[in-house]
Amino acid sequence: MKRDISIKETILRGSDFFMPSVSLDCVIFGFHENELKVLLLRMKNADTWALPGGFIYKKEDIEDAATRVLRERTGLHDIFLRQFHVFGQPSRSEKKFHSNMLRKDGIKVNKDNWILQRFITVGYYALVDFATVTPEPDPSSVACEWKDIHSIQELFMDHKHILDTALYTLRMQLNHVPIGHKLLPKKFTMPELQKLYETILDKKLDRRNFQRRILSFGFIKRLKETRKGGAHKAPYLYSFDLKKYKKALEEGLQGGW
Amino acid sequence: MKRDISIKETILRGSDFFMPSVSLDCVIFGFHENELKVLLLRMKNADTWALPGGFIYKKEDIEDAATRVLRERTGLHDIFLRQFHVFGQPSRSEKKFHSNMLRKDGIKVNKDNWILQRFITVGYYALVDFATVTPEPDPSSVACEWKDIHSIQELFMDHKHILDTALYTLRMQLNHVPIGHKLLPKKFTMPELQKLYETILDKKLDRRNFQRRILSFGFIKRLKETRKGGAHKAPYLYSFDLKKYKKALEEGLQGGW
DNA sequence: ATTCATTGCGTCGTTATGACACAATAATAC
DNA sequence: GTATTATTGTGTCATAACGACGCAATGAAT
Repeated sequence: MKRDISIKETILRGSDFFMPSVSLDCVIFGFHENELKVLLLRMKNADTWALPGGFIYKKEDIEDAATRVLRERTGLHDIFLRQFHVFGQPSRSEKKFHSNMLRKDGIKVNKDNWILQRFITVGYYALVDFATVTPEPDPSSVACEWKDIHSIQELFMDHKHILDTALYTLRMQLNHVPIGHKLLPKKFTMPELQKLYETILDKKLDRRNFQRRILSFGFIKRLKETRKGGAHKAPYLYSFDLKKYKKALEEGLQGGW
Repeated sequence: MKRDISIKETILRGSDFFMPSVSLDCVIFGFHENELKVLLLRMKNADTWALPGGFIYKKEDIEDAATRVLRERTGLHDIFLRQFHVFGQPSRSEKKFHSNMLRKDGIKVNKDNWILQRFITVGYYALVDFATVTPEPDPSSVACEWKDIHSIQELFMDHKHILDTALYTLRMQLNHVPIGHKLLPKKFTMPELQKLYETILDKKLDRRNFQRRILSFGFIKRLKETRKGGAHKAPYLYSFDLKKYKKALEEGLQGGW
């Protein structure tokens, strides 16, 4: 698979190797300091942040294209990835906006250039371990950073809407998706796991009832170590029994939060 | 919006008014005689059944396109419709297969005709009241019929996979989707509602516990009438309190089945 | 009038859930 | 080095929810 094609090349010759009218965007979730984060790109020549996205090669599976984009932005392989929605309103592709950006970039395009056509975009969300990610801007960006979910007001095009939909979907699929295993490091404490659930659900949970319920599922084992260093009593570390976790998620965790 | 464009016109000139490389397919669910049904088309010149589908006009919202396809096949307006997945494997568009079908149809196309390009398709599922539907074949079909979910072995292209995914999604979203209101007539009996759940879940439920749980939600009212005519004791008729039903679905019905 | 499958309306014991109490612990303040 | 303090580990208790099941009422068929 080709990589690192220049912007200019992409825009002028993209129609030779990319599917027309279809793109994809990724909402990459991470968890750090008790906050749910999303990986965003700071765009060149536009005063906004955007979701990492890309195009699909003519013979490439969309899923593979998403994996490729994820790998390029995070350096990670084997990412948990899920398609959640297609955004297809005609109004989402604004020609003027695009041509302006391209002009600032010093690229002249014809009125009928493929990039100015109407695009639909396939939304994917990913769950990654914050600590192991190396954010990497793409050729059309000047920065790639984690942003707190709550701090995000406005994004490029309809990306805020895409983000909101991703978050809504994540909440809906909470009992079928390995948030704990994918968003936390291998070893974690019970309060950390609880905070993760609280952050995603945007809701406080009772500490003791949470622990009872999580443990009753049977896919979390307590280790002999504790997490020293923090003030106050040192909490135990836990890890997932991946086999049992996977099986439980297939059926869906029972009960609501 | 244009309608009833001939097949030939669509294939030869389609690229003038349709989006390239994107189509949509609809899985239309109905419920009749205690069976979950899907509306299928019998294709001309191919010995298979297919899901109703279509293309998207260049300035048409995909959602509107799906509504249009639904209206054309069922005669219904105001259909419950939900996008559930995009199918984007390159292998799903098989050029040879298509050109063969077209040849039988007496239509000659260039090798680079838009219809022979790779297509991705957006899947929608719909819930409709069986009794009020008038199945209507499209120009490329010879029949449009309801088929029992369990009787479907093989379909056109990857449509069986699309159908299976729709059914899986419906099961996942069961507690958030108005299956009762959309799939049943306005007045229905408790056994009918139970059969609906049993059919979708493919699982027997206890009659008395089902009734207790459904009624505890509070969005179903018992009417003064009973359904006479069947053998044995005449069951009461019920109907939905739509306001309460909608509210309960937004939160999601609590508990599993 | 009798039969019989189905419906309406319950009971009962077990399990799950929400609310809360109290002791143990580890860093920090004194 | 001892006291302080916020946090963690563990458990209780009343209530609600759930699964399994009993039995009488009904209404078409015999």
